[in-house]
Amino acid sequence: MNGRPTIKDVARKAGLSLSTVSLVLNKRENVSDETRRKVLDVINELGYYPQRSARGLASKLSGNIGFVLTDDHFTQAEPFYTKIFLGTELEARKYNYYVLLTTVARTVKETDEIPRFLLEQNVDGVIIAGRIGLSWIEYIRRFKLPLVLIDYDVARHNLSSVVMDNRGGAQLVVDHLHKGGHTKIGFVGGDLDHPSIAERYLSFRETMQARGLSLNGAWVQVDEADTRIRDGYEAMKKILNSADRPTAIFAANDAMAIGCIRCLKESGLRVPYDMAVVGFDNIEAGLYVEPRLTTINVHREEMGELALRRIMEMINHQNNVVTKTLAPVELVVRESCGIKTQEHGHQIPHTFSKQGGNHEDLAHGFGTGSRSADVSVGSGGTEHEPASER
Amino acid sequence: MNGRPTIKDVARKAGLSLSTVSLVLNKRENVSDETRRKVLDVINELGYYPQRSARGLASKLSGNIGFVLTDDHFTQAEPFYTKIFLGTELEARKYNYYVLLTTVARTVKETDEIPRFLLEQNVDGVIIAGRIGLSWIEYIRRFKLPLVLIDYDVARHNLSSVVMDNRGGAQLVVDHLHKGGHTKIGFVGGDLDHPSIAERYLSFRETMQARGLSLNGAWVQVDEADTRIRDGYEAMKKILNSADRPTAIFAANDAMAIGCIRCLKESGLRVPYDMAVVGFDNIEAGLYVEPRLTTINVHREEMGELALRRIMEMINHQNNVVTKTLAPVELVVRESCGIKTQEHGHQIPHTFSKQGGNHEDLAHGFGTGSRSADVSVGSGGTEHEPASER
DNA sequence: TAATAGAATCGAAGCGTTTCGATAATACGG
DNA sequence: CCGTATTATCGAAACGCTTCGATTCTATTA
Repeated sequence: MNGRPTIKDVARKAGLSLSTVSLVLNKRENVSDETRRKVLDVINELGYYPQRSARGLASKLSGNIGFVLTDDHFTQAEPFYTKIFLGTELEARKYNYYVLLTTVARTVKETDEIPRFLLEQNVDGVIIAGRIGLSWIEYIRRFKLPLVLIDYDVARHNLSSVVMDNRGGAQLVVDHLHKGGHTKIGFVGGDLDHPSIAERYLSFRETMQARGLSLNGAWVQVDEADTRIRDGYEAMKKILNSADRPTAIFAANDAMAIGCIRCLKESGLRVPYDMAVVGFDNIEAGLYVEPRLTTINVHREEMGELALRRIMEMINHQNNVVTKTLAPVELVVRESCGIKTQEHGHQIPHTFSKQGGNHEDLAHGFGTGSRSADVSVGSGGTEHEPASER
Repeated sequence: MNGRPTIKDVARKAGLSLSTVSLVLNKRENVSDETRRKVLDVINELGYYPQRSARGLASKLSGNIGFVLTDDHFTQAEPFYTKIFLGTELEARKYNYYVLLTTVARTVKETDEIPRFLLEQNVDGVIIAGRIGLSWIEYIRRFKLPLVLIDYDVARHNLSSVVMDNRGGAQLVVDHLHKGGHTKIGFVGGDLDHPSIAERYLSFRETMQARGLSLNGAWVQVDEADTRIRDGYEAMKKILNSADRPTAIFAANDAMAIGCIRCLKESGLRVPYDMAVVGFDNIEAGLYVEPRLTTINVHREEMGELALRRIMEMINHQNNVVTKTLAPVELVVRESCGIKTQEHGHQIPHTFSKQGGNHEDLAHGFGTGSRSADVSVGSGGTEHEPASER
């Protein structure tokens, strides 16, 4: 009786057997309401809480999910994966699961760098977030655990994944610019190696064509080395060199969009008056650029949630159908696109939700809507505030 | 024999008893070298790995450490706590421990928001990082688990903590400015509520006096509402209003330093020529300000490491002496202080290590030194790069 | 050489659950 | 009113490890 009470104490005090108490704990059926109540009362009275390791041992389930991130992803300034993790963690609580976060180098090297939770059978499923070495994916697959990727996907591996609705986002951008009167739209893609960038690019092309807008080869730059500010800057330069110029630029991510803006300013062009610019990702830096960046917001936390739910499905129902889940995106209108309000004269917030799932299969948990309150829109708070004292 | 091998399989194959194998696993003494070798061979051959929950159940230790963070701390753009967590996680691996990261609201509210790992006896110790509601600290204390605070401290609670060497850092700043020829040094502190800010302030005063430099009340502004950019801006304004002006400003954190610079620029003053500015914390934004900020770098990951080691000590040796551990800091010289090189004509890197522990008790793990390679110093890479495509 | 101490190994109990097959209690249809 | 199906509860084994006290073996000492 010293230390915390155990299930045995509960059983004794309730005048029932261990197994019955266990049935109540696990919310199994075939327990009379009366018994259930009695057990719950005793549990409350004693302050009993089942012990993790004992459960794990008996049930063959650890109650943990492994969350794998490359270290560079985790420590980058933009808290993108941090938010995804948070979404996963919050959702995991509902299932009474823990999330074991571990970081790895980009590619598998030494044996002792392998996430121990795999070796110790300490997780019931694994989530991998972000671009990671294929060797890792292959390695982890061998453990035959439920596995879900977030914000990454490898076509030839047949894995479930949660990705943002890149195609939908690109469509939103083109349509917004189009409705704002632009017909000559350029694209800055950096390099197309990253699956998300490629998708945005393809959808850009498709949407342009679908809207009857012509593509000018000189306005589409997808040959840079990377997808950073510098690459956007260089790509913009090339576009400015073309004889005819577009009136708007869709950059495949915010970093490159910032590079575009920088280049335009240096060239003495005014954004958005001489050239409109729209990005993708809604990173913080987009708020500090002048003019502030119109972009596509991604529901980061929701991505983490969706992945966790998917994993739980796989764990509980052995549901191993491969799914691609699209996380919703939305347009965030700021000043860099030069399009003040919606054509109908709508007010703030200038956000349009785009429901994905245009060709992929079922999209779980879409449109909770409430989250859009998080999104910074239009007006207010111009000051740059990187961090107060912690 | 299906599924993973267990300790039983190892014992059988090695022709030894369970207990002997267990002794080897736990690196206990009183095992002959021959036996040890044989066991290890079999383990290797079978690919055996002890199972977590079974261990936990038998040993009464979960093998987990709880890491508590308030949600705002975790998701802020500056990856300060993220890095601390990473340090903890990496160090935990050495002890074969897992770190369970959970976030909480600033103050305790609903019961079901309590970190489950406490209730489920799923951690052997707890680390709390950053400023957090006292109610949380009090609540967690009741579980009688080893507890360490990082980057926060509450004098009246007698708790072990790991904090950066605020006093040492402030001293470095004053000395650097002094050696650079400044004698009229102002201080911008925002408000002194935060323990770290208060320490920096006190140490600033002490060092000034120790160096025989006089303090001018008009140059010391510690009455703002917060410690953000805006507060630095306002404080700077007041200082500029004084009849006599200082030639250098020490802002108690980088955010306020940035505010100071902004104000100075707007007033038509040039930094560092008309006024030198130095900050504290080495946040990323300090690299993107013009001129780039001279500041005090804090070894974030090391703070996490130190805390984990301390916790492990407490777990293993029941060593419950209360300790305050100081994490080392170093001066990072960039352009905002206007002091090009060290007086001896030293070259890059412009970093001076300051060993803390000036009055606090033992400081664990100081001066590993290797980490200073992480620190951005002096030259190179001017471009602002918030985030490439992930 | 007998007595003793120490080192190496072993057996068995125990950790706190879940789960499966058995049993007891209740309801139902004919 | 009895046999059967269904529901509620129970007992005991099992999960994979640690640990403690007991046992065996070897070396040391008087």
